[in-house]
Order: sequence, then C-alpha cells, then structure tokens
Amino acid sequence: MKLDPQDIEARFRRHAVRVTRQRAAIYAALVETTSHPSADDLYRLVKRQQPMMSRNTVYYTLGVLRNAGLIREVNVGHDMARYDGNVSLHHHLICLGCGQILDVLDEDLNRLQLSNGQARGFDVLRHRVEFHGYCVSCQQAERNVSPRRK
Amino acid sequence: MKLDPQDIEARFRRHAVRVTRQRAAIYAALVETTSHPSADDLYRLVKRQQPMMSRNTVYYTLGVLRNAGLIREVNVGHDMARYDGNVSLHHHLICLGCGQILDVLDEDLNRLQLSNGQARGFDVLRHRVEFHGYCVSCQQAERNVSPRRK
DNA sequence: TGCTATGTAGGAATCATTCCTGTCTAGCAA
DNA sequence: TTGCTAGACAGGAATGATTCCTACATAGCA
Repeated sequence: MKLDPQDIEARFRRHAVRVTRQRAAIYAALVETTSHPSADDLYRLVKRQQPMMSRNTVYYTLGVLRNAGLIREVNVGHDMARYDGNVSLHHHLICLGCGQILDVLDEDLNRLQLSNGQARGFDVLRHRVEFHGYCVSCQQAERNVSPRRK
Repeated sequence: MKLDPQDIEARFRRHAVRVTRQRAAIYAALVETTSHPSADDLYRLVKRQQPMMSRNTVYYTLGVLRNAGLIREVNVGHDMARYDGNVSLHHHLICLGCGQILDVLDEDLNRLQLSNGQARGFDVLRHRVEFHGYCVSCQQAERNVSPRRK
C-alpha cells in the first residue's frame, strides 16, 4: 500500500512517535511491501534514498514503531527477525524452502481461543497461527533436483 | 516422562541415530522435563553428570535429534531456540513475562487447515498455534509493581 | 579385535542485535 | 523566529547464541 508523507506523519503523531526523515522512510518501505523484510533488508532498501542511514537507526526505529503498535515483528524459526507493516489481525503462511511469508486472512483463525482449563489462569492477549510448507516454485525446484522431500 | 536407558537406545536405533553417552543424557533430560529448555539450559543440566560435556556437543546433538524427528525446536520471538522432547502434535501457551511455555493439547487446533484459495499452491506440511499472555505469577507480580500493563 | 565413519571437545569465527557515546534535530516555549 | 532540551542519529565497539574448524576418541560393523 502506497502512503503519502502526510499520512505517515499523521499516523506517527496519532501514536506519539516523533516524525523524522529516517523513520518515515523505514515505515514507508515496510508498509509498501508485502514481503515481510528483515531489518537488514530495510536497511539496504532505505540506504538507497538516504546513504547516511545507519543500520543502528533501523533497529532503533523498528523498536520504536513496534512499541507504538505501528508495525509487527514476525519470527520464523530463530532466523533474523522480520517485520510486517500490516498490524491488522492476520496469520502467516511460510515457505520452508525460500523463506517467503504470505498473509493469511481468516476470521475463524482470528477467533480461536483456549478453554478455561487449557488457559491455566493465563491472561491470554493474542495468538498466532503459522502454516509451514513449500511454495509452488520451491516444490518445482525440489522436483527437478531430487524426487524425495527431505 | 522417565525413560530407561534401553528405551532411549531403542528409540535412537529406530531413528538410525548412533547411541552415545552424551546423546542419551541430552535426550533423557529433554524428555524428562516439560519446561522446554534452551540449548544452554540443557548444557548446564547435563554437565552436572558429565563434566566434560561441551556446549558444542549439545548443539550438534540437538541438530541430530531434530533431524531424526526425535525432538522439536520451539521458537519464541527471536530469543534463543528452545527444545521439546514431546514430538506428538500439540501447540503452546507462552508467558510474555517469564518466558515459560506450556503445552496445549487440542484436537480442534490440530485439525486446522487452509482452504485451497488461502493455500495459494503451497504444499502445507504442518501448522503451529501459539497463545501469548501472562501467567498467574506474572499477573500478580505486575499488579504489585504497577497497576498498568505495558 | 581392528577399521573407519562419525561423534566429541574446545577454541575460534560468525553475525544479528544491542550498547555506548558524541553529535544533531524535532518540537515546544518564549 | 529563535533557543532549548529531550530524544534521535551515526558509527563503532560489544554481546551472545550459534556455527565452524580441527585434532582426538569411539560406536558399531566386518
């Protein structure tokens, strides 16, 4: 989704996030893609427009935006963290081959909850569902290399 | 669950995993706890019986056991990896305060699947559901320190 | 019992992330 | 508009979980 600079500024102010050139660029990059980039992906992306950008600033900004609820962190395995500019309730479909992450929108999944017995006194705030498998290209690649899935 | 040495040996052989003292100790420790320990937790635990144990061997062994399907890796955020000796299909309830992980056994959760449209050609092999919240002690601790949840 | 592929220990290396520090600037107040 | 100050930025150093490397040890077969 494409965002105007003034939309970004308004969102930042609504969430009490100070507006800076760096933050706007990082947030814009994240909202405009559906690819769930890593901190380093964003660093390389944003550095093209702002060569002085520090990797540190990317991490710091991602922390600020996450705490403000403007972005979400997505974790696949214990690989590097990946980020999602879409904070509406949704889940993920993850390719074990190439690591791509697709969004899954499903009201039934959003409504899942534990019974009281299962919750064991927890105050459950949220849940997350991940589907793991192989995307079309990785299935094809696998077939070309070896007929057996490891 | 308590396991005899011969049970462990039989499982290892069934999964074509070479039997060594170190592996047996690491696997036994993992199956006997429900606390989903990290590699380093296991290292410290097992080192008490086998002082020569190397942290490296723990990592290597966990890799071998995971590839053999004898254990599972559980990931919470991008914290260090944690391991689960229970490979039967189940899900997790995670405390955002203290990091403890409880098992959730629920046939309905086990049966979740994506519609063809949602799956977008993926060959979906498995899914995982995580519930995040605060356990009873962390809720109490929070109340004592500050009335506001962050 | 001996051989050999595989496992183990320990140290070095990696690399995502965090910490530190000096400079800069957004956003408020005068 | 200008000045002030808390908070943000850049860049380098530090951290810490994990992996790599290598020489020695051993499981398990012949």
